[in-house]
Amino acid sequence: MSRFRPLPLAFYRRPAEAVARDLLGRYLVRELDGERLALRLVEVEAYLGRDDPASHAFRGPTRRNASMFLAGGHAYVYFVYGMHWCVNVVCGAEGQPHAVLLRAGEPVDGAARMAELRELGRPPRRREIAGGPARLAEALAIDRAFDASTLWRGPLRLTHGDPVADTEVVRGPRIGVDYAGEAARWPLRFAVAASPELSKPLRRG
DNA sequence: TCGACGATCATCT
DNA sequence: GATGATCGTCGAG
Repeated sequence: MSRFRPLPLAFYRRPAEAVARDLLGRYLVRELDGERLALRLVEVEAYLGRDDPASHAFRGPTRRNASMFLAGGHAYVYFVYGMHWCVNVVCGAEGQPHAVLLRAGEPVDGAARMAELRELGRPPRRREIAGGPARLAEALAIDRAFDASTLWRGPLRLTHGDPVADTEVVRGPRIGVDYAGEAARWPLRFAVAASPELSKPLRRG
């Protein structure tokens, strides 16, 4: 099935804003214990590296953000609030720390296993499986072990999926980056308008 | 349905 | 020593 063919390296070697838009509808695929878990990406955010006060790379390289400086096509996985993991797709050329935060996805394969991994202790509502960056990471059992991993091959991959038309895409300000001043309002959050599984509502405009 | 709040710790200053 | 690219719960409406 061509939907599960990995995206080519050239896909990632562009500025984060372009990659973010094109990631909508693609599949994030995780091989776990011989089972395929797949999410259709419906919400992402672009972070523009050294030019972006909201980016973890704004102040240059540190131990935490080192993988952002790898060539596009790697993962940047970080730990926040003492308990959550979040997954980014590194973009651009090596040394250009652009990245796209994966904020929400709809289960395509392995929804039951994802629900277990979320450990909610009750049947999850749809958006509770992967409707949020930390939920998405937990649903696919992604943690520090995937930081700096390759996304074009290996147990965590990005594949062609079902690309979405411009008419289905909405954009708006990024979530949770008020500390970044004016940059918090840059419209770098992209979502599939029709999806019921966004981390937060995002209206057209 | 919504807003407030606490949990919890690696990383950076 | 301060702080987060968050989430789940709780109480009010």
